[in-house]
Amino acid sequence: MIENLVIVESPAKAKTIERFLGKGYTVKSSFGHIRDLAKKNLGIDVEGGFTPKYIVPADKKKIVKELKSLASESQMVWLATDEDREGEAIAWHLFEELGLDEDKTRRIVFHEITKDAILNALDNHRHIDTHLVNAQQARRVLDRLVGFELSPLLWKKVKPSLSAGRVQSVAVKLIVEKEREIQAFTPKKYFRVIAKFSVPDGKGALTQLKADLSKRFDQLEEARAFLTKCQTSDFTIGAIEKKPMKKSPAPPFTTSTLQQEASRKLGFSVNQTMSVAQRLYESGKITYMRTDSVNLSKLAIGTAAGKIKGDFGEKYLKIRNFTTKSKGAQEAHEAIRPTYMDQSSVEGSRQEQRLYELIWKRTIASQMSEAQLEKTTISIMVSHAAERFVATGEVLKFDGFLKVYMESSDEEQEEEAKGLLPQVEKGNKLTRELIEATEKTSLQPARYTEASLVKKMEELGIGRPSTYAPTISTIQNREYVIKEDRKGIDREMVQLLLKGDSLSEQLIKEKYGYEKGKLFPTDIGTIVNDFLEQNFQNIMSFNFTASVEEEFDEIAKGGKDWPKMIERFYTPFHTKVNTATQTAEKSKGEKVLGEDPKTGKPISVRIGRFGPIAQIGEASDEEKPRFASLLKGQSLETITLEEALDLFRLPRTLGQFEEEELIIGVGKYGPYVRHKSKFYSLAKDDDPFTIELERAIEIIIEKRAQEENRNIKQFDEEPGLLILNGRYGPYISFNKKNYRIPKSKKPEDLTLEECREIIEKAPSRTKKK
DNA sequence: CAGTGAGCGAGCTTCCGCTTGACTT
Repeated sequence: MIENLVIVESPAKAKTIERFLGKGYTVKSSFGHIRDLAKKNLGIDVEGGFTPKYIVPADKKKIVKELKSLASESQMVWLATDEDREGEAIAWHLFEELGLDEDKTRRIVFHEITKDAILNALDNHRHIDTHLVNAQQARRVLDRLVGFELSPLLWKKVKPSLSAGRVQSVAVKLIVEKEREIQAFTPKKYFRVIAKFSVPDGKGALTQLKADLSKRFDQLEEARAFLTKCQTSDFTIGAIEKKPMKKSPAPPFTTSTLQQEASRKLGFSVNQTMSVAQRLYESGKITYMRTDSVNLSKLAIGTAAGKIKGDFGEKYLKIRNFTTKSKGAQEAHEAIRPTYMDQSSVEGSRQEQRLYELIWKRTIASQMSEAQLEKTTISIMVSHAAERFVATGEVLKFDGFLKVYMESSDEEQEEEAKGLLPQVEKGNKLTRELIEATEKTSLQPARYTEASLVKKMEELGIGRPSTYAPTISTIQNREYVIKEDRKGIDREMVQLLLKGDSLSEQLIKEKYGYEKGKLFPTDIGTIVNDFLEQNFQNIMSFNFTASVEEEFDEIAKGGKDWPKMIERFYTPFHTKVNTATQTAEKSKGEKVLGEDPKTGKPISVRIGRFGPIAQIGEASDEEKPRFASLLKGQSLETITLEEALDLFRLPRTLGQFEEEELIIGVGKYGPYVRHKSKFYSLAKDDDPFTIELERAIEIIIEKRAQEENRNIKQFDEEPGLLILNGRYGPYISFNKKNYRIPKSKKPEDLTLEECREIIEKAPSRTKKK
């Protein structure tokens, strides 16, 4: 017999709570939801008032069985799932599925895992909130209807196995729209003028004063005219302005902000961040990592305050309470923070340590004083021109929270060495060292990274902390979106330089359009997006989620009947699905680019059976059309006639090498050189259309050298056992299996016995499926 | 490893939000 059975959602949480409650309490976890809609026939009886058909998924059978038997021998069952829509629903599903007795069941909630909070919860038990459960059912049913009616439509009209949904389709839309914004963007040229002056520092030496011209010139001639005026001008200090400024710390981490900062500061993908955080959570080092709350428990603030006072002193302490501002936040948990605020570092993998330290710093900083700065602005007058130069400097008067942490930003800003400015006074004359006017262009809109997409989704109220990372994976797995680096192009910019008496003009090189780890839409992503936009504008609108959330809130308050709400949505939606099924054309992104100058036949692009292709001629022609796949980085939307024609120039013969032809082509795995029926991949920088014979031969020779290096060692007694050099370093190959070599051993010194030992000891990979 | 691009049709794909492992590379 069990006195009290407490059920929570997470096993790590269960362990902690069991420790707090001690004897008389058995704490178990449900591992999240235990029931879901059946997958067959929508899992919803649409005609019968949208009645959901719930089943226990195969992987949840075991846990349900266990909980059921524990519940049956318990005197009291406490449903302690999270206090939000999903948590309430989990409690209800448990109640139903475990066949609990109303008199022997209590619903309790807490927002923080502290002894006080839990004991307090036990004293304040209540019943399951049916209205809140209904709001969850409405959410679940709506998502199922949208997803399971739109996806099959895409299978028919675009391509099998595609998917659409309330969240993922809008995420893709953000990326498609951003790309179009960038395509439509025309950079504006301007000239930025900077000057370097020298000033006596009062000790007989000179220091430098760097200043920006307050005006930017649109034309080269204007900039030249200004510099010419400067040639004969005097430069005098005008106004000097000093302004005190304050900087405040950012709130503690939520899932979204943690993903953003880990991406900016540590270079983690959102998946990486979540799995490292999961390990920290499971080992008890941080609080729960899927949260939208910025709230800290009193206990945490208390220990943080102690740590700050102890480490930095009283004046660094400032207790703050942050409030959540994100749309649709449900705040079932605390912010993400260290479990023990006095531990500034932990043991574990390098990644765990780095993420932990980030969390610790952010949390501690959130309870620290503002930083105080003094901003100085000096204006410098030019005797023969109306424009002024401005020099700005920032001096830190009190570091405050900056002692431990500074939030990063997504915008790549121009480096501005803002430091102390030299002591000058109004009326001082300055000596001109140099003035330069450099051509710049306005920045195009920034593409999304995984983390900045999460930020945007959170702003729009789309998705939840538990789904940000999976959604980002889904849209990449469906190949709607691809995460890529793009190398920039070098472009030449004009620079005017005034130094001494000479005014010179030169061209300088600048990298433009370099991108790292950015999200690009694929052709399929674009086509699916346009198809959905055309037919289902309401679901694709950015405030669809926000407006249904309002209705869910009303249901939760008891002011609305959920099946009726669903019906009002579903009736017109289903009609649109039917109409599109019958009338919409197949969407292949087809586009005619022009004519082939040789044959006069039309050249078009579209999605083919194996991806985007260019095509000369039509299927109905007597002669079969010619096909060529688009290259990586090209898209149906932006490819030009010339680029499409180029595709048909491959494969091409470059010349002879070792008395055999050398052919350049593009295959499944990218551009290659073919020689003596062997293939050699081109490097990233090589262009298959322009590559020359010499370079192609170089590639072949390089590859041969690499292959020669492959064999490190082999043994006459055991010819099947090889020590090889691979992509990930040296390894042992034996019987078609590969074995890792311990770092302590030098591969070239290994004996046959040692190799056999390594093979023996290797963990056997007996897999069963 | 380095092509392909037709059509038929059976049987499958798919959503969002809660949770962790058990897998392979």
